[in-house]
Amino acid sequence: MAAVDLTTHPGHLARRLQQAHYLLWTTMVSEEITSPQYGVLNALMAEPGLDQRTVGERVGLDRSTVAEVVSRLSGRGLIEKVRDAQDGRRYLLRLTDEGATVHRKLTLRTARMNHVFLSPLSDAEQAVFLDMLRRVSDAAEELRSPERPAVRA
Amino acid sequence: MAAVDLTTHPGHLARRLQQAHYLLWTTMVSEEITSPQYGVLNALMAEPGLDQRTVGERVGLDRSTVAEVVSRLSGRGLIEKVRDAQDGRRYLLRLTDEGATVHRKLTLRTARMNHVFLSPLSDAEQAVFLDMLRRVSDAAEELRSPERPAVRA
DNA sequence: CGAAAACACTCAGTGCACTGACTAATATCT
DNA sequence: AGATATTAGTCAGTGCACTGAGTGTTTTCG
Repeated sequence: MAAVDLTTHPGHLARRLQQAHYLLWTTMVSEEITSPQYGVLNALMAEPGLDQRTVGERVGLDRSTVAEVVSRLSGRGLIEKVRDAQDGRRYLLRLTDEGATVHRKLTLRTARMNHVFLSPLSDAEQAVFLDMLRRVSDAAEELRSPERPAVRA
Repeated sequence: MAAVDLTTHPGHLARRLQQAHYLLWTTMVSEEITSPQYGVLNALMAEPGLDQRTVGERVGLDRSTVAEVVSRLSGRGLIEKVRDAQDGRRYLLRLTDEGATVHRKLTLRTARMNHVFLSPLSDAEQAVFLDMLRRVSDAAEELRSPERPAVRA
């Protein structure tokens, strides 16, 4: 049995793509705030007062990872975390003023970074690329949670 | 400043793609051997006797990560690690018989998994998708190591 | 109402990934 | 040869990501 060419393996390429993105993020966006952390800030900018579970749903992080990311962000004073008076299981999260400021600044830099990241592709290709990324990820995700028959078609 | 739609951000999609792949890998390929570990086994199947640095180059892992992955694989008896007599800085790595057996078994399962993973795309789209993944990753990688002028064209 | 189920979150354990500092060995350059 | 560079690998520290077990709260149901 011979060895295989990893560059034909989507999983290997997915990992490399993420590493490539990490590299660009740390050089062009921020060394302190990571991309998942920005995702959480962004989710709370869109919908203040979300609980951790829902933030995870929005950003694509599992419960444990959300907890870690949230703890770092609240440790830096970028978000605040209060028990829900209505439902004592939940913590409600929202941005602090500083968190909102950081989000605004990073949003600009992120846009520039995305531009560079995708620059090897033409505009038409970029649209196709993002669409394919979504389709493949969504399909695999549905294997986990067999969502209602996915009537969407 | 409003919030942004993360599904238009390649970095966010890259992370989701990798998570999707991880999910499929653990369910369809192996729970013990991870995808990066398989990458190392595969590199050593192709080129027995590589040192850690070169393995990292082939698989896309930095020196520290290679060290960890190698230590797990040799702990499981799948690879062996000997000091290079010619160059005392290097460790030379090669598969054990069991390592070769595991590689063979996982190669079959990985092929099936890749098929499922890419199934949301048509055959033509799959080729385009892999090509785009390579182009974007390669371009970002070159920002790190400004390789000789990249004469390849 | 009270037991059982569901839910939100935490915690411990494993693994990948990067950086920066360090050790040891080889190569290079007077 | 001897000082200096470079190189291979290690180690400590940080952060994402998943699982499985455990705690406490709310909901559901008999």
